[in-house]
Amino acid sequence: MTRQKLLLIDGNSILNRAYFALQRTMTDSMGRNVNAVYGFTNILLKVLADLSPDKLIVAFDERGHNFRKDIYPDYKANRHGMPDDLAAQMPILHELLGAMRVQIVEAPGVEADDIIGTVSRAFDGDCYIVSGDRDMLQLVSDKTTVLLTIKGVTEVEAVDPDALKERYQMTPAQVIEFKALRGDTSDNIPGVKGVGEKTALALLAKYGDIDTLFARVDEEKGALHDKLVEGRDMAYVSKQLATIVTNVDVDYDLAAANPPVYGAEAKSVLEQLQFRSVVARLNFDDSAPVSAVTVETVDVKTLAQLKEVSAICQNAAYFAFHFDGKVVYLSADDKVQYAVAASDSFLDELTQDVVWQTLQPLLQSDVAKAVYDVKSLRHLLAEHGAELRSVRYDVCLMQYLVEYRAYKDIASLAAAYGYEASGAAIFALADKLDRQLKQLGLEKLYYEVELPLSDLLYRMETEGVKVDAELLDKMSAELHAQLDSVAAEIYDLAGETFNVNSPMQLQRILFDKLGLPHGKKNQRGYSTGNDVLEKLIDRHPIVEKILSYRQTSKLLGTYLDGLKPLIKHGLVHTTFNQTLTSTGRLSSSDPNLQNIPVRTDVGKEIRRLFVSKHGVFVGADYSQIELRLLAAFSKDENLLDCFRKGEDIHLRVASELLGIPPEMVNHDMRRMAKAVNFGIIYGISDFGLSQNVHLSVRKAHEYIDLYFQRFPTIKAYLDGCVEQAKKDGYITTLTGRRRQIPELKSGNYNLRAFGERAAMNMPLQGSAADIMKIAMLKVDEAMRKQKLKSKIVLQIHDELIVDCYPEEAEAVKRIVKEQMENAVELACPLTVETEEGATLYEA
DNA sequence: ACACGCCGC
DNA sequence: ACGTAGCGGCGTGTA
Repeated sequence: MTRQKLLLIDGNSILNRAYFALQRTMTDSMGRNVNAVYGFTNILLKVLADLSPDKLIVAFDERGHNFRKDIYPDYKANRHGMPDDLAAQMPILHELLGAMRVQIVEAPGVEADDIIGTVSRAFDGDCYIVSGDRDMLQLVSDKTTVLLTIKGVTEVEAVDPDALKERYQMTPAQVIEFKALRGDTSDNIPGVKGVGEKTALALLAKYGDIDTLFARVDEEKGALHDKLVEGRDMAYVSKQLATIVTNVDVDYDLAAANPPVYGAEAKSVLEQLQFRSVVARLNFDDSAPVSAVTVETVDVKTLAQLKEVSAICQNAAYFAFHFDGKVVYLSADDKVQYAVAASDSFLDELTQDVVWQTLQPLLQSDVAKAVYDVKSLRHLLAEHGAELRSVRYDVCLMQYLVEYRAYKDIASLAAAYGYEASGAAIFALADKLDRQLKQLGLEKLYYEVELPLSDLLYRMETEGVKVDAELLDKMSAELHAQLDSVAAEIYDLAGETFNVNSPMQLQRILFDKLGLPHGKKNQRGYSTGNDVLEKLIDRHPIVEKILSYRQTSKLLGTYLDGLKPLIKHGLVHTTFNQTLTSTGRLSSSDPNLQNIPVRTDVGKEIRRLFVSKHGVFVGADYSQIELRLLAAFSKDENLLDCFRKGEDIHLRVASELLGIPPEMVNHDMRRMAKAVNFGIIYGISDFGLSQNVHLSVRKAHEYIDLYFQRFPTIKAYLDGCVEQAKKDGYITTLTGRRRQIPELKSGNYNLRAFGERAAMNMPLQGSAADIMKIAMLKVDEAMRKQKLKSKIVLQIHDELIVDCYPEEAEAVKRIVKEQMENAVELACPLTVETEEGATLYEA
């Protein structure tokens, strides 16, 4: 039988080497620096490929009572500790190794050297030790080779007894003797004062070891003799410090210490770390065990069991709760999940009623709960007459703040962290994500904004918005008739019938059959978009009809017939997605109540469908919030002055750009300035501006140059955003909310340019979203404190809609204005305008 | 599943 | 030289 090969990695040493070797920041999908983990991974893979070991163990130092400190209190006293940036990568490396099922060995107060010494001596076979620490050379033997890292990250030098003799003129035992004499500045091992490398080697060559040396110390003369006599005690202390202990008491399981498993979880973590080259060169086996933690699922079948489980949860610091509509999962640790399947049959002991009645006290208790997507869960529970209180960890919300990555459900999120069982996964994730929130400084945002907001959004969704179904039917009938007649006219003008809704067919009619000049191309031919058609309006009467058809068809399809199936008991209950956008905004769906038409007169009529439940809507919107944030962040005195005086910002910018007094600015000039202002918010480009205001790219470019010339502080601010994002890999908002912008590192010009625009836009759009969220909570709190029965029902990014009892309308207006305007402390004042009316049309 | 077109901020 | 304004949802056609 061939001898087994064991690979031992000095974890701290290699991570440390990797950190200093790769002095560039590498950010993962969460914005964490992972350069050292990357370097470590590369060394590990290289050595694994070279050696194909049968066994693998990674050893780490762990803080705790350390015997070397007892012998010599100054041991390692000169170490400044790891840079924070490196220390933060330690848990990340642990996570990765865990995902690869690599055995990690560590014990309090024990250094990695001693673990490696112990394991290597106990192992019956060939041992390979990877370290950057030359102390390790004392472990070299005919069965143990030390692989020392040299300069690069993936280069190692194999040292066996022959190499040691040849290159260092030492036996393994003499490595310790050498240190006893020479000391080691990095570990603060003193050695003999005044004896350096040369002298130490010469003495060892002559005497072999320090016992012999000191026995015959009188053979040395002069200063060296005195130094040796003087330093004798220190030499023995140093020897003890430098000696790797080969019999420490640590737990390890050689049988389970196998080479990495490249399964789904390893892949997921490597992807999360954005180690693309590593992912590319490994062959992942998706059938490899998915679960890092063996989770036992215990089926709860009797009432007595259910009560027992309930008691366990009741007495836990927190517990995880999950319900998929059929089965309830409870976990009070990450090893066991209890599954309660309520039966529909009254013959069974655990019927729906019994389960929910038994669980209700637990769910409503003060015990902290961990769940996935609390808002959806509460809607689902409401269907079963159950309520949930004291949710502390919503791992869906937490993950949204921590990581720039979307998991569509709990199963994929759990799998990414190595769990198959949802209940136990939620339990474990709560703890992991809580620590990550702390690390990233996002605790306040989670506990004070997002978590309480999820409760408010739940109530808004439940409250719903009333729809005038009768009016809806009437408008639908009218528009259907109108659509039919426009269609008839279009067919007449085209000389044939076709599907006007099909851009492909429309293309054929307009550009082939009627020979109209085509504009820009898209992937399927020539665009038939609004901007193209508008330019053709005078060329053929069909164009106007098509625009009219499109408008009617849109209103009909999306806002009338599309809305109808979503009406329940005269109400529509939108869903606010709190974990979707890259900037921190909410989104609304089923139906989307954040894009009800308002810009055209015809479209605006749709707003008459949405009527107040309680009597009157109060609408409140921030005026120019993003431009005000731009003023506040850039500290541009010109903009700040304008907003402080309550003047028209577009007029001011127009006057400034053109160098004329405000009263000379005409409508077109103001419109131009307004477009430039918007462009600034979006991360301006000359092309974008030119498209928007129908100017040449050259002219647009001139305007942008002029703007930055007149507002140099804004230019400096925007450049600063991009620079920061390039440096850190992410950019933040007022509350510290992060957005990763990996595109900034792309070699592709377009992607990079996109990243730059995103870096400029995020602080403005994202901070506006933050402020609105804070304001919503304050408005809600104030209304509840005053015992008002009016309810916030909609948020449309910079606007709030409250469904009011008429007698409360004035109080509500005061509250929304006050709370929205003072939601945060800012260098620039925020102003809010309010409106009211019985339907969304007026409000 | 994707592209297009279009509604909102 | 390149393709280009930020963030969404939804209906439709097409593959």
